[in-house]
Amino acid sequence: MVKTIFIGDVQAGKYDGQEVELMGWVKRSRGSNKIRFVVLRDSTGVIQCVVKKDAIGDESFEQVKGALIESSIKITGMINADERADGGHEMVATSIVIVGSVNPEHPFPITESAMKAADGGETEFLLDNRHLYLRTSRMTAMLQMRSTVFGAIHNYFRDLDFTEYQAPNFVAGAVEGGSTLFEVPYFGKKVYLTQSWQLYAEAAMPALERLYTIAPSFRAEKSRTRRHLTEFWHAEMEVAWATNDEIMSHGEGVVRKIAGDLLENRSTELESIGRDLELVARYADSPYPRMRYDEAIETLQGMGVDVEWGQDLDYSKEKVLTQDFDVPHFLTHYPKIAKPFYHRVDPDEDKYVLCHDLLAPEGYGEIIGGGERTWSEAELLARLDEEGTDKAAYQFYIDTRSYGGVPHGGFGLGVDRVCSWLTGADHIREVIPFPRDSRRVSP
RNA sequence: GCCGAUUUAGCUUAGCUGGUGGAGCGUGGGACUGUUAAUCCCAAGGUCGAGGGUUCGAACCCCUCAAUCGGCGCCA
Repeated sequence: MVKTIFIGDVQAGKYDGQEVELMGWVKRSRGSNKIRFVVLRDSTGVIQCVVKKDAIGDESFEQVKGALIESSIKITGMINADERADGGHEMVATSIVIVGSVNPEHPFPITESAMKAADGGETEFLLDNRHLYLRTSRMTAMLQMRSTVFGAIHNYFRDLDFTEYQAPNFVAGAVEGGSTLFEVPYFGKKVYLTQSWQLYAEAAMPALERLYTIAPSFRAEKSRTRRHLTEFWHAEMEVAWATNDEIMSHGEGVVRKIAGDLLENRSTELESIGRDLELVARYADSPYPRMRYDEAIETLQGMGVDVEWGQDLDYSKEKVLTQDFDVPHFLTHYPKIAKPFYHRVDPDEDKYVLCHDLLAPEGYGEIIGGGERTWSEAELLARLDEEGTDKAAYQFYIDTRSYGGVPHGGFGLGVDRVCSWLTGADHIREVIPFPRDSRRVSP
């Protein structure tokens, strides 16, 4: 039972005048006791199938009447262009087989009212029924666009001869300074779920020179915002011999490629969820300006925001700063005191580090964080001491500097955040099939 | 960790100053040969989140708890 005919191709006119068999799910069914209109959906679209009692017989007609929403069926018939049908084509059925029926005592729970209430967002009910919500047109479009985003990232790096490289998800220590690690029992010991691929990537940097990954990262932050997940997909890269500017160019390059690929391959899906294509086109075509931290602070102070030099910029300040941006902006050269030890101190002015954040417009916040790494052994040891960090936990990391350290750097990109921003989603949960946050781990 | 809000049928909701809970969708039955979220008629479906209190009487007022949602901090 290999399916070869898809509704999208039927609606494109590839099968006009031919008798074909379609396989799919009932999206809606209406009609009288002599004629029924079954709207069939598959992964590529929907088509109206006209089922006449005269043509298929009493028994089959009764079966069709009983095929509730989301019943799976195989339906055979003639394909015609017809103005009366949504999409411009319809099937006039000659036979129908119910493959998987739906029990009327437990009808498909995702109703029009449930969708309408969510209004593109999500309700508790839809989150509880996520496994069924996935098959709605909105979630289908989101998942298809998500796939395009992942593909764009792979293609960007592979086209530049980066090597895809995997790090362990069980780790012994933290990457970030914070205490946002998930603890996992491990044969009588405690280990943690990784927050980042970075430290292990730096270990492989002298071997591979240009490397990247797309992998889940885990953060035990009790954040309740539309930008946070506890399990998120992290696209990270590391490059030997690279400067902060070069790394930023890759960040800009990959994000613009993602926007471009979405525009090229998923414009139908973007429009179906109400996204303005001109915005996405601007993100694909425009250069992303670079602004130093000091300039951002001055700008904010000029706007009357209460902020002092040396503070990291939290979301409330990012939001004020980015509200007038029409494309993503890089923020560079943060104060050393605001960033962890692995950021390289600016040799020209040692109160800064050579790092960058990429801030998305429209209130979506930080989508990339990266920069040059502290690469000389002496500097790394000094920075760890300054922070009072226990060096024992980072011995393998220090070792990578002890044998031919070189300047290098990289960044981490929040893939779900990028999906959320580029699709214009109301919440990051909308772009991942089974979102995990501090309150929800099921379904 | 902090702040705010919500909880009534499978779903979405109305419910006034406390006086025996209404509707739409969905489901079941009926009518209808071109419907577009089809339409029309009928029916079933509710210990009003849980527990306690006030009261002659509580979905409504008070207390405790729970679940969920939104926001902040932190970050991608």
